[in-house]
Amino acid sequence: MAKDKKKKPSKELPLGFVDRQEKELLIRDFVISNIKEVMIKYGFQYLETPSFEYTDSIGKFLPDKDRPDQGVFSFKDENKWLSLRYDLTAPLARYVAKNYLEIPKPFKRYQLGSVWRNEKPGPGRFREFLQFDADYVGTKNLQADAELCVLISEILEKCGLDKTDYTVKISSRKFTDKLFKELNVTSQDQISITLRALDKIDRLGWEEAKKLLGEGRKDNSGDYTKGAKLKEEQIKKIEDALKNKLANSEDVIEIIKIFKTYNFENYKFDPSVIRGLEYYTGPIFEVNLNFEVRNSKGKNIQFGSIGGGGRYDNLVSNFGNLDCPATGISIGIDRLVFALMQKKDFKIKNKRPIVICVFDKDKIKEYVQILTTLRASNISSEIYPGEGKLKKQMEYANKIGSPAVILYGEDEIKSGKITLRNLVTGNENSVKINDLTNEIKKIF
RNA sequence: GCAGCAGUAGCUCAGUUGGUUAGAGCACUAGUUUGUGGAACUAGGGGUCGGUGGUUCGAAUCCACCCUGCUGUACCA
Repeated sequence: MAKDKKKKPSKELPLGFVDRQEKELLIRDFVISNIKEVMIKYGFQYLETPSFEYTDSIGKFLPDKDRPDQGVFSFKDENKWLSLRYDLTAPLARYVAKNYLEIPKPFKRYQLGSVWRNEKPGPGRFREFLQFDADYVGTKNLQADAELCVLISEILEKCGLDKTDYTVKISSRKFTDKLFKELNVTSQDQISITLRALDKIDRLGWEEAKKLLGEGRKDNSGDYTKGAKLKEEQIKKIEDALKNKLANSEDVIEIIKIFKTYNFENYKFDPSVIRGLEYYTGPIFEVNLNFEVRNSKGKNIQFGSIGGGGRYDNLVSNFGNLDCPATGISIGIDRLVFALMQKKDFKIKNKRPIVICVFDKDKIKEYVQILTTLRASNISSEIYPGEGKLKKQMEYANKIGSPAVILYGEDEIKSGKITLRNLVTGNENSVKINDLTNEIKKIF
């Protein structure tokens, strides 16, 4: 006897990973089909790169540690470290460097794929998520940057958002570089802390973020964050620069000019847009939603941006002596879907099958005949796949959301007619076999 | 990573001076209805009380550590 109680495997999922159900997947499919349509229209190539890359190829140079988990999932294969990609931009840079001579310049490609981040998940943020990424590689032309913003907004509107629902914010590294020069701030440490603080203005408000420019800030949980320790007058100048909202870096001015030619107006210059510190070199963009998003408990949450990007003129050259400027934008598809599900009441056409009830297993031939007829007319249908009484079959059909059930038992076979029960109204119709598909089409 | 709160059935939760065999609603299964779902009634199944260790005659309840979730915060290519 099995007296030694075996330890059962856990039915829980690893931290930050989720099962996704049909409703979400159908909306995701809808979003993806909109993306593909727009990308084809804008002339981008479709590309796919693998999930794993050599760790150093995607910008992680690992210290000699057993487990390189600085935000990425990694393992050692033979003697080389591999990592799951954490975005689609770094693999693109690797791809371009590898295929530099063959690809057209400029190179426009888009990609859809899962990325993985080994970090703390939050509302609508997981450790595995689907990302969309579009890039222009090999051009300094700022029309590329402008067009990325235009294209992203076309995608969002195709997905059902209004102009008031989202804003594309733009700024530039050049703007902050200039600012630091004026302020005479040269310490890399101070610059980093200041940039991070600016990035937080949206969330914390100016007054709180200001503390991070000075001594530091204690948050609600009691945690203390060290500040940039800037002088009063320096902070004042930053405040003025932010409040003026004057785009005085040439690249942003140029992009805004291009926006006008596209009649694109749903942008906002916002110097508090910072993005990652590592590789952006010029214009940066961020897409923000303007409506409230709730978590599973109905509470409003800080949702943050659903995507962003910018110019990274040095990334490709990391792989060699290639002078290859580039610019790109990404969207977190799952986060967009999470928000969309709350914003719009999607009428998803998930056609559930008509269920043909089984009265008598010996009559399977007749059932398959009906089934074949329905499927030939492209009507989603199935013979009840389980075993059990009619009641159980009805309960099944009800549960899966089937629009109707076909009853074909002894009585029907005798009279040569099929009973069609509409599960929404509860009405039953006796129909001739030849009329069945037409009757069913009326229900859909 | 740091901090606050939480974890009892598939789900939502009740259950304190620590005391027999741990409860409810919904869901599930079977029946009332041998060919009829979404209502009702009856019966039934289902829990290592997040985990491990400790205190105690006795722990869902007290203590320690850990895991997981939520919220904020830090980092985020």
